[in-house]
Amino acid sequence: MHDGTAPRLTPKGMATRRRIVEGAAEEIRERGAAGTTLDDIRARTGTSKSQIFHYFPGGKEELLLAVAGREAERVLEDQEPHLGDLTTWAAWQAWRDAVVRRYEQQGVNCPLGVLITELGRTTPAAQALTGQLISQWQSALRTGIRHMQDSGEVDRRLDADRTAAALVAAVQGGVTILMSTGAIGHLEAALDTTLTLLRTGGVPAVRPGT
Amino acid sequence: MHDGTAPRLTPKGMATRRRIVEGAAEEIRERGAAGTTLDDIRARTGTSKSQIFHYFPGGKEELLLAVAGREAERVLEDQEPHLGDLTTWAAWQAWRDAVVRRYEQQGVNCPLGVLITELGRTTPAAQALTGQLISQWQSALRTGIRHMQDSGEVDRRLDADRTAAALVAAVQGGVTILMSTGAIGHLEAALDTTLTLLRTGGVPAVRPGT
DNA sequence: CCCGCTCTGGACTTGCGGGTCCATTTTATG
DNA sequence: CATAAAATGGACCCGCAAGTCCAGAGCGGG
Repeated sequence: MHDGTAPRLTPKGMATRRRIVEGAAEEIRERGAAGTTLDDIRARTGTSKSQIFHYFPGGKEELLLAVAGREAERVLEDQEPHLGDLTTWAAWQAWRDAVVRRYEQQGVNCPLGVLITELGRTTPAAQALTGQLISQWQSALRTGIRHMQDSGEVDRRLDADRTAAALVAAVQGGVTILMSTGAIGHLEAALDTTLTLLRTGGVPAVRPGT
Repeated sequence: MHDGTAPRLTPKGMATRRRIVEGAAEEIRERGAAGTTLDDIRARTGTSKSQIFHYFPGGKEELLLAVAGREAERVLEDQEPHLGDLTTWAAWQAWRDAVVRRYEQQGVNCPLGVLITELGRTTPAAQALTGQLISQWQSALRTGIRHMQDSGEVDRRLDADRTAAALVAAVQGGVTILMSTGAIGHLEAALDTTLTLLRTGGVPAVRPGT
């Protein structure tokens, strides 16, 4: 999918490459993408400039993209115990708690948020990546909602996809606010509010006009 | 609040200062804060380097802060016809439409979003600023909700503040997603979902545990 | 009309950070 | 063990952009 020019890597090479991506990810989580320099990464990972360019010929941009991809995976992985099995209210609650707890812990350091906001707007490749992540996420939630509808726990008239979209946006918004002000309340409020709608099956999540 | 070292400005000086802030704001909306250089601003506003530092001795950071302040005002101003008078469902709908329309128009270029995400995390001053904006915004919405409760249009048991927080987060999340993927659907879904909750008065917007 | 202020222009300095290069060491393979 | 390819170290280059400086223009009040 992404190369052909790449020299094939030895085990050692793969390890180093991994180290670089991981280290870069940590650095970025702390300092932001813009505030992170190749030299910071080099120092943290105990590598040299040439290694970075050896494994990422495209330079910083390519590296950031790799990091973004890794972080996108993590976002879904971290919720995975729950995300794949949203079939009961308890499961939904557990998922909600997991999300809140996770961001509560890491506070300001939202890995994906950083990439999404600082890098996502600029390059089309990164944009595609975030687009895919959001779509996967939304899809998992939608599946969960449909499940609940099938088992009669959620009103059938509810637009599952749209509600899933609202949930994703709620999390994203809550996290953005958390990142910029440190308040976790908005994330909780947004999540709980949307979940409440799910429970009460507030009639139509359907747009009026447009 | 912000100076004392400042030499008092003549009318001409104030005009120039304004020009710089406006120009910088436009530039940042297009290119992002990180991607905007003082020289870009200088060129666009037809000023010279020394002028920028004359009016903003603190350099780029001080200028960005001024821009952020200006944009924060704009955000509220733009919604003001509606935000101050959320006393009927029609008004809420009008507000919702105004928000969606506005971001639909400007697409990727969310002035405040750019500042919030690129600058808000770094400097404490900017963080305070965004915090204040969010709090004002939330407060206006809360007032609106209380109004609706008083007139019996919204369930009294609803936590007005919490729901207002959810609304702010919904907008923020929708806009963030809009900025990083170009999709407006999430903003609409998040807004409509939360507003639907308001209408149906989905019982308790209250946290279960924690 | 003159003194001092603000205002302006733009050349210059400086540091930082991305990217290049090449010499050297290590690893894979026959 | 020989050789090629990959892995590594680190010095170096270069451009960009923030910030400095000073010389001069314009204006305002006494």
